Amino acid sequence: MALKKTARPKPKVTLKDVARRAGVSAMTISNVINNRSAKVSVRTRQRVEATIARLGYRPDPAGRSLRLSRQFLVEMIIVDPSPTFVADAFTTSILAGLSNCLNRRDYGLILRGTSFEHLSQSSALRSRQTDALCVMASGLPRQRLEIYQQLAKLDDPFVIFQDGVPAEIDDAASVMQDDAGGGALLANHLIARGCTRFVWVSQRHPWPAFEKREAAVKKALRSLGSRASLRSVEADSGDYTAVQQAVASHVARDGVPDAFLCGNDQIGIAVVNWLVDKGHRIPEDVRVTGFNAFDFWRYSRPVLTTIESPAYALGELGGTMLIERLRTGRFEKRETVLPVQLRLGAS
Amino acid sequence: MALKKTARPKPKVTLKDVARRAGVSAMTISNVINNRSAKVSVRTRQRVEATIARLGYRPDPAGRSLRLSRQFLVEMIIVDPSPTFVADAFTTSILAGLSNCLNRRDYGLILRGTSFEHLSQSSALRSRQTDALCVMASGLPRQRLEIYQQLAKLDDPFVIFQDGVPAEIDDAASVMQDDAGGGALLANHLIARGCTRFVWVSQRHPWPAFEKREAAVKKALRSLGSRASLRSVEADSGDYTAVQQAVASHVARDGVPDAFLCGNDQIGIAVVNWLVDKGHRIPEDVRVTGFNAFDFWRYSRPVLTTIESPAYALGELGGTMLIERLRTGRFEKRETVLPVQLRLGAS
DNA sequence: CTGTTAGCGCTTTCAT
DNA sequence: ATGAAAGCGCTAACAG
Repeated sequence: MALKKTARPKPKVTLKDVARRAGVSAMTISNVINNRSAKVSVRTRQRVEATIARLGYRPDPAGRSLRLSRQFLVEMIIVDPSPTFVADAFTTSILAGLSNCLNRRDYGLILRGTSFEHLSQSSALRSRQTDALCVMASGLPRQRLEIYQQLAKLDDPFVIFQDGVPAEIDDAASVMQDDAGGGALLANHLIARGCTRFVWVSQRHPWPAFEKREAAVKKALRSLGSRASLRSVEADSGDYTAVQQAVASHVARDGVPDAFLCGNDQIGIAVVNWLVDKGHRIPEDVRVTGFNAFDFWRYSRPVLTTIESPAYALGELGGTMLIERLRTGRFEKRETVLPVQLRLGAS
Repeated sequence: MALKKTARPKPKVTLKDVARRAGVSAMTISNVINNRSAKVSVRTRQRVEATIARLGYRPDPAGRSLRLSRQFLVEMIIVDPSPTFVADAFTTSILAGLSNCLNRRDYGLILRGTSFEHLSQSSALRSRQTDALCVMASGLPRQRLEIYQQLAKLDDPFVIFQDGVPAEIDDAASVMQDDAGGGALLANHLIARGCTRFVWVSQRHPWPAFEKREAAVKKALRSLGSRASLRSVEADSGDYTAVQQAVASHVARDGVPDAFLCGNDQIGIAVVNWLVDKGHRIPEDVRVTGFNAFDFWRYSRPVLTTIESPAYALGELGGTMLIERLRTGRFEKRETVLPVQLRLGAS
C-alpha cells in the first residue's frame, strides 16, 4: 500500500511522516516549525529538529494556506502596454525595495505586468492567491480609476504607487514621491536663470507621475504671467529615437526654446544629445532638465540637471505599510509622499 | 449559524456556495471553472457562470494546490549581495521576458533577491511553495556551484541563467547568451583596427558573464602572441564613480592603452566619459567597448561600440523551457546559447 | 452529463 | 507539554 518508489526521486515528506518517525504527534511538529517554543520541551524540540533534518522535511505552504486562509504572498501588478514593463529604472527600484522588504518578513512577491485591456482576465483578478496587492498603473486618469476600482472589488488591501487613492476606495493606501515638488524645483531653477520660453517633453503613453510633473511646471510658470510660454512635445514613446524625432520636428517648427523640461532622465538625455549634435550649446543657448537621477543620469555631456528620486524607499515603504495593514487590519496613513531633491548637473 | 456579517466585508464565497446556489454539485462547478466543456452541458455551464458572477466567486488556489500538489508558481532567485539586485538592466530584461512568458500560461513568478550567505535560510529553500525555480547567481565558480547544488536538493526543476549546469545535476537546464562569442567579436574588432595594448575593465564582485567575456578576450588576443598585452582593472563596484576611480589609478600608473574592453555598457560609459573629460580622443587615441546595448547604450559621446544582448529572449526561453519541463517531465535541452551581435558605435 | 466520496497537509480547538 | 479530531477548498476517481 506504500507509494510506488519508482515514480519520483523523493516521495515528499509530510508533517505526519516526521511525527511518526519522531514518535510524537503532528501538532508537536507544527509547534516546532512555527517556533512556538512555549509549547514544546527542549528535548522534544531537538529530537524533532533532528528528524526534520534527517528526512529533509520542508513544510508545504498549501496546507497551511488552506487552513489559515493566508498565502503570505503579495502581488505587484504593473499596468503598462509595453512587454518590457519592468525594464524601467523607476519600476525596478520600487520593485527591489518592495521585494526586499517583503522577503525579510517571509512574504513572497509575485510580479505581473499587464496591459489595461488584459488586466481583468489576469489570474490576479480571477483567483485569490495573494494576501495583498501593489499596483503601479499607467494610462489616463479615467483608466487608472477603473483599474483601482477593479482591484478594490477583490477585497484585498492594496498599495498604489505614484498615484492617489480614489475617495471611494477604503482599503487602500498610496505611496508617492513629491513629483509636484520636483517639477517646481526644476521650473524655479530655470526661471532663476532667466528662462522664459519652455518646452515640456514627454511621451504619448501617460503615467501619473508625468502628469504631476507637468502640472507643477505649469503652475510654477504662472508666476511669470505672460512673460513665460510653455509648449508641449509628446514623443510617440519614451525611446531615444522617438524622443529625438519629436524634438527635431518641434524645433523645426518653433525653434529652440530657453529650456526643455523632460518627463524623465531618459528623455532628458535624448534631448541633450540631440541638441549637442546639432551644435547647440548647453547651458549657454538652451537648458535641459530630467527627472529621477538613477545611475545613468550622469551619462550625458553635459550632465543633466535633475531630481533625485527615492524610488527604492518608496518600494520599502509600500511593503512595510502592507505588512502593517495585514497585521493590524487597517492602513495607518492613506497617502504618503516622500520628498525629492534637486540634483544640479550642468544642463 | 451563518457567519457573522459584521466582521468582514465579504464572507468569502467557496465553490460549495456556488454549487448550492446553482443547484448543482461541487464537481460541476469545478468542471466549469476549469473549462472542461466536455463534462458540462451548455445550459448548466451558463447557469453556473451566472451564479459565479452573481456571487463574485473566485477560486481559492490553496485548495487546488493542496489537492494537486502543484502551485502554478515559479520562483526567480537572484543571488547578489546588492540590495538593488533587480535594478540591473540585464536582470530586468530577463525578468520581463520570464514574467510575461509564465503569466501567459497562468503561472505566477515570485521574485527574490538574496546574498549568498542568506540563501540557505530563505523561505524558497525552506518551504515548497513553487513548482520550479530560476536562478541567476553571482560569485566565484565555487560559490555558484554550491548554490546550484543547494537548489538541486530541493528536487524542483530549475533553469540557470548565464551559467552552465554542473555535470552532477540532473533536473536543470541553462540558458545563456553567447558572451564568449561577443567578447571575441569585440577583441577582433579592435585587433583589426591595430590595437595591441588592451585593458579589461570589470568589477570586484564576480558574475559568470564577466568571466566568460574576459576569457574570450584573452583567447582572441593569444592569436597576436607577444605583440599584444592585456592588463586588468577591477573596480570596487560597477558604479560610475568606482569605475572612474579604478581607471584613473590604472592610467596614472600604466598610461592609456589602445583599448579598454569593459565588462558591460555601464562600465564602458563611465570609462568613455572619464577619458573624454581628461582630453583623450576616442577613437583616435584610445578605444572603448561595452557589452549588452540596453537602451542607455547610446547615451555617451562618442556612442559605445558594444554587443547586443538578447536578454528578454533569454527570459522568455527560460520560462518556456520550464513550462515544457513541467509538462513533459524532462528538459529537452540541457544548455541553450543565444547568439549576440556586434553593435558598432564610434568608440 | 452529473453526483458522491475521499483526502491532499496543515493548524485550531479541546482534551489529557 | 502533548495528543486527537475536525476541517479549510478543491479535484481525481468512480458511480450513476
